[in-house]
Amino acid sequence: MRKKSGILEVARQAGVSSASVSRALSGHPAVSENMKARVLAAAADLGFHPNQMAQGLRRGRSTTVGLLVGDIEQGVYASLTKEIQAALETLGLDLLLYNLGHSHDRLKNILARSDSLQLHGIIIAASDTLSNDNLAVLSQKAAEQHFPILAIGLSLHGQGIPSIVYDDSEAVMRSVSHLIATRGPGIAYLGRIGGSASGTKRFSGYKAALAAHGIQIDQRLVWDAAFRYRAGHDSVERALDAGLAFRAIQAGSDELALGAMAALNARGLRIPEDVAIVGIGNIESSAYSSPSLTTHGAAPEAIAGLVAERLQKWQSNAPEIITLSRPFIRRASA
Amino acid sequence: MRKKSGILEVARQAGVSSASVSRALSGHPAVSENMKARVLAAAADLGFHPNQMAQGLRRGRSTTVGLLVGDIEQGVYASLTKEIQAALETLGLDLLLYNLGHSHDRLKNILARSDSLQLHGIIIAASDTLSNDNLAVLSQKAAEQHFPILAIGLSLHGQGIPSIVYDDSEAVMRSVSHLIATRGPGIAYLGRIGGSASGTKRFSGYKAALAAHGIQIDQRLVWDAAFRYRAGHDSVERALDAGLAFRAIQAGSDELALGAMAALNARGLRIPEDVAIVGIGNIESSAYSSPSLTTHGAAPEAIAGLVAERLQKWQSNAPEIITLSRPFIRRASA
DNA sequence: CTGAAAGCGCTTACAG
DNA sequence: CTGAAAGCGCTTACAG
Repeated sequence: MRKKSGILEVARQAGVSSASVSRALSGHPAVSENMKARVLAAAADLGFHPNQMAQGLRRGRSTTVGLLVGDIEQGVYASLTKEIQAALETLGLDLLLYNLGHSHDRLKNILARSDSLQLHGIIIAASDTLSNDNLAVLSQKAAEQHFPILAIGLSLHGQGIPSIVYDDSEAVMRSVSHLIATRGPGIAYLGRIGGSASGTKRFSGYKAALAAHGIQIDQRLVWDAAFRYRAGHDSVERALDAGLAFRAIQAGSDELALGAMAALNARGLRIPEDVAIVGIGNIESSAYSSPSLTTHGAAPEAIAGLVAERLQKWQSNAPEIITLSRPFIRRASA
Repeated sequence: MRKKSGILEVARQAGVSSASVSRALSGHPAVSENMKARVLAAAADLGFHPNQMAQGLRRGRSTTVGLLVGDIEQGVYASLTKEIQAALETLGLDLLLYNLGHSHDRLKNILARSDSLQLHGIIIAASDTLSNDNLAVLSQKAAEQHFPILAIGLSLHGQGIPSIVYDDSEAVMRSVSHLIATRGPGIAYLGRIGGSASGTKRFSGYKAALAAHGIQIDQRLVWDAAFRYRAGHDSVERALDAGLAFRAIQAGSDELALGAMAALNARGLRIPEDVAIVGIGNIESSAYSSPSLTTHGAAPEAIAGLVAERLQKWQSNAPEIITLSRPFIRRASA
């Protein structure tokens, strides 16, 4: 039942100086085998864990990485968070989670506090377009090089921040082309367009596919809606109430697609016979809807791996932009 | 373009001592209005934010609260995390997230590190039964009173830890009684039983309902399965393959229920005509399945509020146990 | 009400 | 390879 085993206790027990304890424990090269063994034994014996506040103060850097996610209740962010936490854990880093929830002020506050928290790094995973304010702060922080900043899902390449994004435009272009090929024209787009970085890209894929097939865009079939279930559901109801005809829907997220499916089912429309539907994200439940949802996959584990690498050797981080390809996952809905 | 504005810079700019800056900024009572105004002005001018590492070291306590969740990919944990993060933010606290993922070792490691992190508090939200090892560590830490520990979803009352739980046993008893009343016997139970604190309670509600109606338990209708979609899906497939007859399913989570529904739909069974089904948790998607899922609600926001209160006045925390009642949400599936 | 000074627990030049 | 000493940026008794 020790009380406050600090580095001094370990030093005393091992009969060495606190400097040596520090070096032995932190893997400093110039430490004799004998010294290392004695220190390790003493540390283990006392159940010593270095005080991270003290380490952080001295080193000018904590071991916590701030992860700013757009919306933890969305499946893709939950999966990403899980994988990133696991990856950080293997690096001995802790995850400070902030849910942005589409609030620019929140992001601003967090960025302001990042200095005082002595963050080890910041990962920003969001789909919303950021405000100019925040973009300016981010690019300044990136230039200062105090700690690595990484973007996921949106490109902050213009701010000098390494970014990992999906080929959303190409992915949607592929699936919409598939829909056109199998259903003809009358393909609706459902999803946030303005204000969303990824939304803009996805919608551009839709436009490109229509253009490639010589189809004119019908604005009544473009439903700009937020990312969650209700938005998908309500958009479809509204379209149906308006008497609009459509043979397929490309949704900007699986949640939107699933919400849309609920509305279609409720109106007695058959999927995919009457209306085919494609999502994006491959959230866990998309494989268990009725019918199962055709969608574009994600790669949270791969992203977590890339993040971990860049967190380790960040001094040499080029402001690269890595584009991941989304696998097209064909299931029953389209 | 300041470079390293610390408390000394602020003191210089305000023409006072660093001690006064500290007091003025931390709301110490014995500070003159004049002093406070000058310090605040200087601090704002320099964009000063106190170094949390230094504060933490000096105060012996950080501003980060560790939240240990069972599985962030499950909707109920994602919602809880979101609400708790928001509540902590209003208290000026940050959220350190750890995903337990049903690993006892992980919990053990985190608890071991909690001292070195100088955590402001620990919130453990999980359904798994904890190992004796971990229970012992938890009760020791609770006794030490270095920081508040709170349990959500499982009772650690026996370890002297204030706990917030749902009345799962009563809730399931109510819904299963409803199922028996409307469908007769042949009600299956689907969900983790052994190894899960909440699972055990839920199953006990099932047993109680059957007993109250004089129905003998049919072990073939008790499907012990993990909490996610696949488990629910596969359990139903197995039961159907085995030729088992059942008129309704009480699932231990919405994910299980939704997975089960997928299997029933795939086999052409109608819900609720052939098989009625009830979940637990009221995850967002449960309102958008086809048919929509009857379930038991949760109260993440209320829980976050209770947590925030107890984090603030924890010195007076009695090792209470707060039981929240789950609202029965009737939708189309039962 | 305010300031000088000690100290929280580490790490890291600096000597040796 | 090892140790003595300074110092990271705050807070808090202690005097006044």
